[in-house]
Amino acid sequence: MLNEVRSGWGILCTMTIDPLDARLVELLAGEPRLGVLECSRRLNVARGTVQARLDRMVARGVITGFGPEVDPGALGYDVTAFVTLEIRQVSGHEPVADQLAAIPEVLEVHTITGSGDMLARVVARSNADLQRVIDQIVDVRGVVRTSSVIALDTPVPYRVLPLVAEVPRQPPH
Amino acid sequence: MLNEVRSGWGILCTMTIDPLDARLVELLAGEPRLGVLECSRRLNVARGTVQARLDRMVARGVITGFGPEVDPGALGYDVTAFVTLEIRQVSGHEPVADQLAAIPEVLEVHTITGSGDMLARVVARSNADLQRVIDQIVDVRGVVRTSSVIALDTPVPYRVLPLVAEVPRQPPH
DNA sequence: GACCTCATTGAGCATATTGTCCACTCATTT
DNA sequence: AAATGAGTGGACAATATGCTCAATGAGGTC
Repeated sequence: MLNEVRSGWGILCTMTIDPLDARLVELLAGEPRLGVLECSRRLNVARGTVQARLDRMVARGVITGFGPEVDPGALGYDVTAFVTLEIRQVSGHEPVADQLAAIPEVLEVHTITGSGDMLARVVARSNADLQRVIDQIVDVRGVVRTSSVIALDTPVPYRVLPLVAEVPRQPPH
Repeated sequence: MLNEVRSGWGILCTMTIDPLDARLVELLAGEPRLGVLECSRRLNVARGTVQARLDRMVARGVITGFGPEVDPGALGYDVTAFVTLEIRQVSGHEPVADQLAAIPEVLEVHTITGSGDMLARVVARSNADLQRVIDQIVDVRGVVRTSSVIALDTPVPYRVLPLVAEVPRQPPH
């Protein structure tokens, strides 16, 4: 139905987003609880177009959700740390990841290049509380050693908008 | 107006969220474009209550937004890397952070414990493209050296829900 | 006990939005 | 020339929203 797209860049290829998509995402990022109708007015397009673009981006996985973004800091979790895990090679990543996923304070886990390592982003209520969380991580079967760095400040909070603004200017290569 | 709250845990303190707030966040996380009225039906509370809870959480900064979550991967940025920056002590963090913020592929920057270091999360279209991004980072004035690890897989994608579910069970200490 | 504050409820009302049709245009593809 | 798909503009009923109001109940204070 909407697997491949020809409008826009001419060449038939796996399209990402076009300038209108980008404007729509930017608009919604700025005032997220805008309705479809209001968006169409701001962008000077028909309501159905906005509807279609949104549906398409969701279907394609460009937009993964509209969920409420919760700030762990406001919940009392003021400490953020990045924990590098050295794991036992034999056991594989999955069982370790599964156990890490069971710890609420573990917000994110990546497997990374290097000697069987993983990188986890964790939060805690305080530095003392961080020790508790790290202890839980060390207790995970398969974890050999951990080393953590604490995030003191976050001069650039997570964002995707600059990327969204950039993409439509760089037609798929 | 709603600076301090006494309902719930009895003790007067900086409250975070209560079980109803948590249920509301979970509900919206699951089906984000639900309306207020629909939420009130699902949670068996009055519409005004949902309205009030949402407003309160937004006002308190617990909910920082409802923006569309964009997947860099779907935009063609399949490579994620964590870059540790060693920066020149003299210049300070801010000018470096400002320049990093100007690079769209830099999604996030933290200052971390250690010898004047920063940690940046970057994405790129390919490993070759990552080189281009890292070159841009190295070119930033004040950056002495970088070392990067590539995220091969993400067994636990970023999430906050487990935390949200946990908080109301653990009254502020 | 009397009083007060505040979250919550349930109701009502005018307005705005949604979901879903339709016919039409336009550019591109075949 | 015909077909395709995106976009438009309009219409419709059904629904949701913002807003107000009075009443209730729980928790505090005096």
